[in-house]
Amino acid sequence: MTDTDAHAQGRLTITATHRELLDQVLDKWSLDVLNELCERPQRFSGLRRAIPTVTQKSLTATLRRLERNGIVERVVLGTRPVAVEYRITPLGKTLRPPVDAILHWAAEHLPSIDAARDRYDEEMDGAR
Amino acid sequence: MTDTDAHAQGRLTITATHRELLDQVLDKWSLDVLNELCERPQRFSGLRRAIPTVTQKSLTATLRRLERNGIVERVVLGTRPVAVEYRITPLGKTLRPPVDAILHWAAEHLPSIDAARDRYDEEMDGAR
DNA sequence: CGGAATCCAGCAGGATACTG
DNA sequence: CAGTATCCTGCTGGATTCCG
Repeated sequence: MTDTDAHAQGRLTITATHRELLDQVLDKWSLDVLNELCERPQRFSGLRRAIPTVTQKSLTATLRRLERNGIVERVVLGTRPVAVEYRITPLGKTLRPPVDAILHWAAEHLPSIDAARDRYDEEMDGAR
Repeated sequence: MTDTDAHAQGRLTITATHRELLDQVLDKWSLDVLNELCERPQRFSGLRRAIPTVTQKSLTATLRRLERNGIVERVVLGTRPVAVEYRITPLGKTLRPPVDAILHWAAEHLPSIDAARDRYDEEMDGAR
């Protein structure tokens, strides 16, 4: 049972490993960080400014996770006034097309989904 | 071709609405449910059997969420021995290609990521 | 500047029991 | 069969404080 067999059947296999990976890469702040670093390397404080709603703790955790997975790279630039730069890695860049596809889907179908939500909420409202 | 094609592609904007939507659609169990229902319509108990690790509560919540977003459809078949069937909607089907892209990415780059993790963990171990 | 450490509230999600 | 209703707990993630 190879991966290609699964594809030939039209069947996706979602292992625990897959899910764990996606959880790490697609979590709340990873997309924003990825988004920023794809544009240009940035420092910690720069990322905080670019993503104002993230806390320092969450940003740190996100960067560590992405670094551990080889998605971003941490580069220490100076030692006196400590400067650290974060960069996207080649592996990180490969993540862009699929993520773009998802974001594009979200943007494209948002109206339909909003409509579906309104329908659903109204139904439930009338039923109660 | 060029290394600055990211700039040429323009900027992704990730709004809170986008994130909320992705959280609802890409959460822990949604992918598995979507996966099952893309193959064939199924009943509640069938889904539980197909996804053994999901609890009844989480499965219910997942189905409700997907139903509210117009991704799946809930069809009551009988009333005596109550039978309910869940089906993927046309809107739900549009979700497949981007999700496939992500899963494909995960499968393809899992080795590189595992290697990156090993490297990272070993570095941190040595630093201690 | 670039974090680490701590405390704490909220809630997602599991286990269990009951129902139409 | 297809859920609802509670109870309970671990983990996430915010706020705050401190450090090289």
